[in-house]
Amino acid sequence: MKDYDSSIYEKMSVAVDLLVFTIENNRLKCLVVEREEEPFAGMVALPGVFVGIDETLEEATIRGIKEETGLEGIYFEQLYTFGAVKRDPRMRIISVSYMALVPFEKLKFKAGARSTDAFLIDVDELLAEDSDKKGIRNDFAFDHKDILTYARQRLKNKVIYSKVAFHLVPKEFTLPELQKVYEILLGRRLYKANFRKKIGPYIEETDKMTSGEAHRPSRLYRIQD
Amino acid sequence: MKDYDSSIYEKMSVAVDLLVFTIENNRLKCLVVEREEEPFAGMVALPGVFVGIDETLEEATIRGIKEETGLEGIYFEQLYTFGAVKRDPRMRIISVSYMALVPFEKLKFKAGARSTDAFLIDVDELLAEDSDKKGIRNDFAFDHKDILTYARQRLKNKVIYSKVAFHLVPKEFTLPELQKVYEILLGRRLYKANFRKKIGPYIEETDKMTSGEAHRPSRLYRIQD
DNA sequence: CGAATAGTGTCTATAAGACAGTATATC
DNA sequence: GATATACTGTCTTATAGACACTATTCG
Repeated sequence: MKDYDSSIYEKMSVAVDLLVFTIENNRLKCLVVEREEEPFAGMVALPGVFVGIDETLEEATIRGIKEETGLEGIYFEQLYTFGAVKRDPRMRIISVSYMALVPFEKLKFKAGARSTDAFLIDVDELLAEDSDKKGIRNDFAFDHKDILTYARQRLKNKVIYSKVAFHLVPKEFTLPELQKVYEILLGRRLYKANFRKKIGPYIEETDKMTSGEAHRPSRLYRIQD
Repeated sequence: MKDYDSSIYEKMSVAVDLLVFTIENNRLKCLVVEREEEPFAGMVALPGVFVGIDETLEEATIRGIKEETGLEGIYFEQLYTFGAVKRDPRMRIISVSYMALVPFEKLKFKAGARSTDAFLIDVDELLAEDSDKKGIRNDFAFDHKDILTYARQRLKNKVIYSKVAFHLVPKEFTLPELQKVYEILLGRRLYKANFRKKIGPYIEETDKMTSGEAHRPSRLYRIQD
């Protein structure tokens, strides 16, 4: 029991693993690193940090995001906690995963601001059934492919009933742009008239318009409140 | 970084805290214990176990449910991981919460099968704004009231789009009985005609009927597959 | 038969889905 | 004017909500 004989229970390391998602080039991308050390040297892994003894899970997440992207104040939420005994062959590590969403403009701006060689992978390409055969890089360290699969599903579910998609778009955005994000996360096309009806109550229009392209300009909107 | 200097990060205890829900007397109840030791001696707490170094989170959960209720094989799912630094004043403990659902008939049957003095509290009564003033027992140890609040909300959300409610009724159940569970979890009345339309595809009828009550008997159903 | 709850038919309101048309920029 | 994309109106279909009616047991 928790109260009486905690002494017989060995303590363990707790880490936060990060899934930093963005949309680049009309594709859902996730930030990963190539491992330099064993185990799984040379393989792809999610960035992660150990949780300090005087640090909350959220503080560790913020620190990890800062280290990895140079960014502060971006949206994140806890995903799931993975606790398989041998998920790290060296020692017992409990991994609390956090998913962060950032518009590509922000991420791009900070590229190179940090030391490690993080890069973006195409999530749906990689999770496709036949990604191995197509030569897509698919060599994940630890259980990180499972974590990515879980996160991808969560994103697909949440986009319908929440406003997560707004975190993948700049503060001011056009509706075709936002619709594209919804379509990418859902994996299917939407009708623009219906999309606008649905999204209408959550946005407010600005007086700005896009320009310079060889077609009708698009109005910029921002999130309501 | 996770890979290079893990040695500077102190390890910590990881516990699983359990929310065993059931419906008794047309009320949502949660299994709790009265703490015998400091800190928070005499206060109400969720049952919990430490996670062993060679034990997964799910194994610890199964063990905890067994210890606390005598039951095996009941439904549970991971809820959320709480990691505030001072949530336990003695030492750093990361708490992974799991929610279990069990029909009251099963729980009742095993009552007394275990050593501790666990009991059921009325969740909605306790979480009501004015529960203090009404003399409802409201003295939770640690952050366990937050965990309960979180679980209650999750249950309310999930009942709409999932089949969690089925885990709170026996294998064979009447539709009025199932509807009552939905109403309790949602906190509002439903129209029976509409409820039956919605639930219809997920159930199959048996040839059994209830009997002995001074009104029309009700057909027993079971979950499809 | 009265009381009590089980179960069904159907109308209405709202939201989702589909499609066709009009609008406005560049070249 | 040709092209390309932005934006709107409206019809259709599905689902949710509301209500009224019928059915069956016990005492």
